[in-house]
Amino acid sequence: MESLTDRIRRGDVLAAACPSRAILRHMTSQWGVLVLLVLRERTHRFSALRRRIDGVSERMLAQTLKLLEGDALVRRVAHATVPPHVDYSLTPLGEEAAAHVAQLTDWLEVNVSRIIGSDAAIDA
Amino acid sequence: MESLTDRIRRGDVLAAACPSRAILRHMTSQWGVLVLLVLRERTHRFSALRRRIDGVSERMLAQTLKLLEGDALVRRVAHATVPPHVDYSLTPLGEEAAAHVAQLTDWLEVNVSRIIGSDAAIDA
DNA sequence: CCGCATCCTTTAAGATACTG
DNA sequence: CAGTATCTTAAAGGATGCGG
Repeated sequence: MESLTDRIRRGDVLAAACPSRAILRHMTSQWGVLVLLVLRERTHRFSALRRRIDGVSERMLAQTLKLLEGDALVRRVAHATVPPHVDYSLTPLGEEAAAHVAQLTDWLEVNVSRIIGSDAAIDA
Repeated sequence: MESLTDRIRRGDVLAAACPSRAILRHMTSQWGVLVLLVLRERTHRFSALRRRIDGVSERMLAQTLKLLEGDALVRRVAHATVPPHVDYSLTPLGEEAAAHVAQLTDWLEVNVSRIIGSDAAIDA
């Protein structure tokens, strides 16, 4: 039987105390997913991200970006100009992560109709 | 310029009103991800899922399962026995979804060290 | 002006006792 | 055993302020 310490060392997302759990939460958070997706196309500034990601609040966008930056998935470059100009882009690590996220969303966008069409599909 | 209606018809996750947004939220929710992962191995009953997914509460597990069932990703089979016995498994659609989720978590488990090791990695 | 930080309200998550 | 009802706690959303 594998010990908890071993599972954490392995990066097991099923272990609550494993750091991978937190990173997974950031990446797959409601806005984290969309931020990664949008940054995958190109660098965006804060306000551009906000406009692109329909429904996100300034507060949540800022928080999400900070978390992803803390996980070394997103790079933040602030230009010391007036008015301020801050560019967000993916790190190499972030591009790998975002690629996986994009696979998921691509699959979803293609298959939404199968889900909505199914008789199990009840809204919630 | 593409209209909002067209984007929704296309399943665009960036459109807040698109059904794909809600499904994406369910799939990538904190517990949704882990439920899909665990069900990918095999059918589990409620209590087994609860034990396997470290940290999940009964309430959240029940809610997550209901949402995923509503999205036709999870199948719920209740046996009319005393004591009750309910089996949860993936639908074919759910297996496709779970496969993408697993790709993401597999990548993460392999690369956590790169993230934790990076100097950007601040916990939050 | 833009990119946040802060404050406050609203909503969702977590713990747990309880029922069919 | 597999949930639901209820209560408590934390996180999300909105409005506003402020420094660069």
